[in-house]
Amino acid sequence: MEPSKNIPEDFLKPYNSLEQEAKMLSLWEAGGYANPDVCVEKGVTAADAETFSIVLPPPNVTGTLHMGHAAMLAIEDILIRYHRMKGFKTLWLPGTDSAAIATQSKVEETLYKEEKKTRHDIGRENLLERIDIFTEASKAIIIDQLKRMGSSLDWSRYAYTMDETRYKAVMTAFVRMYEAGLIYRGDRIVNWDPKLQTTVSDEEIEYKEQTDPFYYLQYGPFQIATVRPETKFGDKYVVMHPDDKRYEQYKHGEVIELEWINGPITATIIKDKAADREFGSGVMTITPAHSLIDFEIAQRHNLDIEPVIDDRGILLPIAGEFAGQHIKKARPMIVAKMAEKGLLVRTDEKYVHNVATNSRGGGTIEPQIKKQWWLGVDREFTINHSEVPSIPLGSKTTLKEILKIAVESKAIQIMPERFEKVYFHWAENLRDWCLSRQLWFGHRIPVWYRGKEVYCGLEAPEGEGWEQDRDTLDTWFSSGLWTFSTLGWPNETEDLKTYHPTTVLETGYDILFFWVIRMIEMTVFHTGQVPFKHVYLHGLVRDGQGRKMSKSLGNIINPLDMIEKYGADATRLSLIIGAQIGNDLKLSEDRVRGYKHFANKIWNIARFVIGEEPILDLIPNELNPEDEELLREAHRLAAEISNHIDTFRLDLAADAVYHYVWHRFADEIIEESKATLKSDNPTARASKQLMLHEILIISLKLLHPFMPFVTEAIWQQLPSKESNLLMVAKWPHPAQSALRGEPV
RNA sequence: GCACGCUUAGCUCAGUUGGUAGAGCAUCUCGUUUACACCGAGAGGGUCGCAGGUUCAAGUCCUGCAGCGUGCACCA
Repeated sequence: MEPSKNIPEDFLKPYNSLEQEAKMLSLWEAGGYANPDVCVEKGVTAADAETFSIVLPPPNVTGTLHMGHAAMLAIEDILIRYHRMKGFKTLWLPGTDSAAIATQSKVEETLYKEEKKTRHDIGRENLLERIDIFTEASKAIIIDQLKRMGSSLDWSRYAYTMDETRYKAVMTAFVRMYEAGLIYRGDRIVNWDPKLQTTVSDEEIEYKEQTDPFYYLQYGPFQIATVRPETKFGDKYVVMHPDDKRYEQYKHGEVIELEWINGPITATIIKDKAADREFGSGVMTITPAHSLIDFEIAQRHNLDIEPVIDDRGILLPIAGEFAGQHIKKARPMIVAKMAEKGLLVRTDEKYVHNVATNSRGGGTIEPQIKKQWWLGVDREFTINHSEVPSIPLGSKTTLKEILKIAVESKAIQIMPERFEKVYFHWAENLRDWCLSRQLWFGHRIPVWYRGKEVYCGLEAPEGEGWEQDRDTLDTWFSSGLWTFSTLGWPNETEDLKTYHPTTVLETGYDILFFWVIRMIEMTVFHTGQVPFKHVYLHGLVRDGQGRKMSKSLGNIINPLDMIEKYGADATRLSLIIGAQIGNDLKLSEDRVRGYKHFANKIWNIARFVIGEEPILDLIPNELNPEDEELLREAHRLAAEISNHIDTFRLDLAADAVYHYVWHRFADEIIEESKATLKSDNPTARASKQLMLHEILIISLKLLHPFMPFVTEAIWQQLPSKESNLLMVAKWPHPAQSALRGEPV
């Protein structure tokens, strides 16, 4: 094969992504342009340029990169690179999350496996030390993986949820919300995980279908049903709907005597609308200490609330002869005794119902009454700073109201729009948030006790005998502060003034409730600003058949494998094209392979264009009308791409460049110019050369946000270029090309 | 149960105010010419889930239904 005249030696074929990507990464790192300060310093960005900022949703320190991360990184990096090239002062701030529950249970698991010890055997200090070692080691892995996707993150601003600045932010936030009366301590029913021995927030609960026997029991004159006979010892209230005709003769507050598990008891009739007339006999007994609904009924009627089961699932003395036993073991024995006493009417062996479990790898939730710290979402406070429309400074408001107004007023736009409905529904039904966790790893609650005294502050109070609360904060509390804690809050830093509110929050729709809502309420309270102007919710990455990727199905596609085999550019594109905002994406290896071919195609287009022997002295100032029209077409495409990105339709933008570069530029424009290039008309040849060169430049720029590696690698081969790195070249604009003064 | 989403070529999906159905992959045929076989030229393939309605005109708007998916709520 005859080599083309002008092709640089290392412009090898085919395109070797592995080799080039490593080179480009070090080139970018040396350039330092991911840091907006460097861009301003080196004159790439105007000092007073408009800002564009994104804070990376921090991956779990102990995790490894999965396709969901890869999609997130691709989307955010496209937005970032595009705006940087457009001249915005652009910041993409990286970070990692300590993920308290997940991390602590992982370390505890290892501890038990390797040394047969529990955290109580080694103590708090010791466990935290081990967690530290563990997180430090795995932090490096995840950071390296983030980089390999081509993410142009500003590592000089890296934040970790447990580092000093963030710790201070969390403490300050807690104290301020406590002082405003929003954070309070109270005995309420919580979701208790007996396995991990901690409370769990409502959002972290996952309902799982389970089949259990369903027991119909004779409770005096009534028939009641239950899957959990072991909770029934304390049941001394019998509830029915006030309008239920069948039970008209029973009056609210009436007392009846009946024989129960451990002997005769006195039961009180309660009429409450919570009883469903359609279900079973329409009558139920309640266990207020171990059921949210029962607890609410008890509160409405001011009833006694007696615990039956302890933290570990052991029956309390109220269970009589069964006290001290674990509920699982006691259940069949209790049923047997009831049957013996004639209290068991019948059993439905295969009753399907939903059981609450801790989605963070914990056990089955047992509701318990506990003294915990809470964030009150309906508590009124006076807002001290506000830039949010419809929330005037100094007005009285609540966190719930803030959530509503922030989105209603369009200060925050949620995309896709349909999630706004979900958001409002959720925000309206929000309950107080249980903040305290009985974990050791996390931000410790800044409250100290001495006898009946309670002190909340940043530092331990003066004097002897104070003891700090032993609990830590729910990990989402610190996450809620993320857009501003990462910028240095509570200090009034330059970064905070420049980059907050952030422009876009990009994350999976599955954590809308966990995270997005908390960020909004906490950010408006603390800074008076919304945390972000746009919420971009991406879908789940599924396998080729639309199934969730999971270990048990063995259908996980590992992004790092894809990078090794097909390159990061191909991996990125496969996650963008066809992925409309908010919709799940079906990803197969074939897709990724297809885009690898595209990377190679771009490489070859460049070889062809650059390989042309330039007739330098003959390059005209003006192109042939025909070539000029082709250039104008490219600029129309640039405008179209910009428009798609500005409206967050990255899928359409990517598809449009892909189609143009391959099927218009390569298949038609280049093919049709071959004849002219071979001819001996120097003016026509020069015009073609210039046109091809210009279109190549435009194509590289348009492709760069989507496929940063190949495009940068080609840019490095250009004989002359406007900037050393394509990463900071100017986004196509007609005035900057050979096309001057002509309307596009 | 309530809410939301999806249903368009074999597969994955576009189709922005209604105006003659589109792309990529896959399939088949042909082809080595200034880059690229990780390529090029061409072809076949769709009653746009079903049933109504509005309209001169519906993949697009309205109503109902079905299948699939997701979220929320749940029954003691």
